[in-house]
Amino acid sequence: MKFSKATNYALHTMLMLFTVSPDKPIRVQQLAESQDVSPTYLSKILTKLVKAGMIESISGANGGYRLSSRKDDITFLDIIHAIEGTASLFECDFVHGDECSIQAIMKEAEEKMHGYLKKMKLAVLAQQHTKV
Amino acid sequence: MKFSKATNYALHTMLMLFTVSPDKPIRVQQLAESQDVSPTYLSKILTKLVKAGMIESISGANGGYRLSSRKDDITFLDIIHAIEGTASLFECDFVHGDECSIQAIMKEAEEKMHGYLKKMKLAVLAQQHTKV
DNA sequence: ATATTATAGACCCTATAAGTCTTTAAAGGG
DNA sequence: CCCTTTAAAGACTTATAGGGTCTATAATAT
Repeated sequence: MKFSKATNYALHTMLMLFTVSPDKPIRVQQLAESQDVSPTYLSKILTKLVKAGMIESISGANGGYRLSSRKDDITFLDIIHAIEGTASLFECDFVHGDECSIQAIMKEAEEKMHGYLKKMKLAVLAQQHTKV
Repeated sequence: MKFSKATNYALHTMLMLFTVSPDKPIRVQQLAESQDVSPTYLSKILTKLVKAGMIESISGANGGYRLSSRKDDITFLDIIHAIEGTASLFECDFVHGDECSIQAIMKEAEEKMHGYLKKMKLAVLAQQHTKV
């Protein structure tokens, strides 16, 4: 199992929006070029972030994508969930009597990861980036 | 991204070996039946656990699989790594100047999960099972 | 010797990731 | 009002990995 490439594109794009220009919209063309990915494919990914309310899109000339007003709250987990979905990483389909104790442990393990990713805000990372 | 079904089979099989019979070998046939999976497929999975030194296999009549001598040390992470491999869940292929800060965070997140899975021993879970 | 067990490896099928292409909708500037 | 520029939507294709079968081989007990 692996995080998808789409998640990597999404994270990098978000960081780019923060560092390059938090307010003025940036065209997908430009965002795509710096990651060496096709604009149409990246736009598909970014549409998910729009639907999740993390960025806004502006059509037409001088349009593009820009961070939404709640930008400072956006966490790594938010982005990952927007792209990968929110289903558990581990699902036991077997029919045991009670809840599967293995699944309980796996769920808890996933929670440890989530707990960390929930604390990691893009805004903070972006700040460290521009500072250096 | 998801943990594979194979990982679920592996974890359940290990737990079964602990609870049913830690010493006497059990045929893959029996292990497979209780999980409703084909014996040939399960054997492929179990061979990975053999190679990882977690269980032993005995060919021939009255053969099967049984726990290895280091059984009490086996953790969830050991089993997961044996089945899924040990590659990172997140790999950033881009060529930034220095190490990718996004990847650094993702790696750390994975570490949180690993840290927990490393503490979880099958033997302990099995004990709780038989106790109840 | 024979029956019983695991191992190996070739093979297949399916679902999902990854990506392309084309059309449509929205917005701005003249 | 027209034209250009931008994103959105959706159909489609391709690549990869998961999940699984099948058959032949090796090991072992009786």
